[in-house]
Amino acid sequence: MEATASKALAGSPALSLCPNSKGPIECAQCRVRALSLCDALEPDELHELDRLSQTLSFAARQTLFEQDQPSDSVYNVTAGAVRLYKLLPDGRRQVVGFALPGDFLGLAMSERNVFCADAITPTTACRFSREAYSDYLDAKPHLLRRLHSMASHELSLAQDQMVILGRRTAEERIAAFLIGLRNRWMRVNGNQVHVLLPMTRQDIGDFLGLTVETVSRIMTRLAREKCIVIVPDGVRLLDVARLERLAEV
Amino acid sequence: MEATASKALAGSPALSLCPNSKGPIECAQCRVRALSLCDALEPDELHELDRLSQTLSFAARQTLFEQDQPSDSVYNVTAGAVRLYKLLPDGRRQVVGFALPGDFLGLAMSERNVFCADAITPTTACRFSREAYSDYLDAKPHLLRRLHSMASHELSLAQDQMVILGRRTAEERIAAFLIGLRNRWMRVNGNQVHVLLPMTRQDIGDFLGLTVETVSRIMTRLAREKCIVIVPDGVRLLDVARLERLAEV
DNA sequence: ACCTCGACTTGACCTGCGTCAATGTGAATA
DNA sequence: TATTCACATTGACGCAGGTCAAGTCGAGGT
Repeated sequence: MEATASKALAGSPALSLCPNSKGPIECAQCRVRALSLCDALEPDELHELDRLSQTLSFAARQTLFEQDQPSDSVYNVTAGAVRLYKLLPDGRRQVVGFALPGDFLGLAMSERNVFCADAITPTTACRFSREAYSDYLDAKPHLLRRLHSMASHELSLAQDQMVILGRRTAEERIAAFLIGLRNRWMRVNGNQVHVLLPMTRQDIGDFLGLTVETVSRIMTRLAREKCIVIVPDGVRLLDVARLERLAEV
Repeated sequence: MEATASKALAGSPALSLCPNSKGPIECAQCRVRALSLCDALEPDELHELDRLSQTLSFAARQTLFEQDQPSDSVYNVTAGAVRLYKLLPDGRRQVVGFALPGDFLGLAMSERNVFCADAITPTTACRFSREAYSDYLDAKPHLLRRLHSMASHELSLAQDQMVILGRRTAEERIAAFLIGLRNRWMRVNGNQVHVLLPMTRQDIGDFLGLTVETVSRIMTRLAREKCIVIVPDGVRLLDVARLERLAEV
């Protein structure tokens, strides 16, 4: 992992503000981060946490961390997209999630990473040393509470994914994926029918327990049926209602 | 939910001791509970937590709680077995886990239950009101930390299950299930090749994303190949090495 | 302009597991 | 002892989605 590292400077704090922000919680990314952890913090606490962090840049396909390696950091993704996956000895891969701007990595606080993480597109992230972060948490019980509620939410999402993988058809999986991704981008960019897909079809397949070919076929079919339009960097949703019916809990 | 309820009495504390125990942490169940939460507690804290709890008994197939209902309790299973599952509108079911003696339910601390829970065999559990439990946690940051680490562990297990559901064959799923269950019973009863299966084949199928028929066929085949022996209440493992190879991470 | 390479699509074929249906089995009840 | 009912097993058959193979397309690189 050879990412560009730069200590965050006062005036461009890693958590409270983003580099192109004109004030507190102004840009889309910060709005998301505010949703996840920062709204549990006072301004001076943000400043303090900030001093623990450094901003890193990763090129596409560059590794943030690998499975089973000792885990010494916590990351907050601020731009780009990251895929999180587990590998079987024979090469089969299961993507367990995608991290988008605002998402945290390493919430588990376990000794070793339980999955690999690498950048899909050029990505920037704030890194905190686990030790400093952990010490800081010890002093702030309300943060720990927030952290726990975030982990619980992740657990709930993982269980939803178990339903998708165990009990849904290929078409339902794709629909659920598109709707879920739309909802996540909405928190970043507001309501929109234009869903960006930074990940490859292979990534989507490995997330949904399908092959590339099946993902491609189903998406082509949905497009043929005027349900979506496939565009270079993603998908435009035409018939959201139909997709939601397919993805129905 | 009409379970037999009885306020826990001093002398038969819900968490630190089990009814048939002759001293602290003596019986198997307590050993497990000690592993999960209680080892983070001082004796007087245990006693205090105890006053917040009541012991409940559930008959087989009785409901502990239902999906989407407001969640007002936390449970600690002390005997029996509980299945946790989500339902799709059309009746398809995904079992997201089984709770055995020592396991906690409701760690998520979310407003509403995200899955259903009902007893497979006659079950006893300690119930804590969420409010009292939550207040108690506020006063004990180290407990919150423990809780968070338990939730993280659950998340990790859920991700392992995602790999099983997304990328493994029926035979590998069954092998992983049997090995996983053996490891859990080992923490209760010590090393053993006799794996109890309190749940039905249907439950196993709904957990592994398979049909009853497939579960039955694969288990019959494993038995024919001298890998396991099917006994009335479970399975005896003959060729653990082979199962572990099949279940390999 | 040409080449390369990785991502994507599409078609033909195959198979693991689901579906449907029949039967066995043991525990509970009368 | 007979009856029932939930659970389990087994066989025959079909299909959703996997596998294999052959393109197409576009972004870099030279």
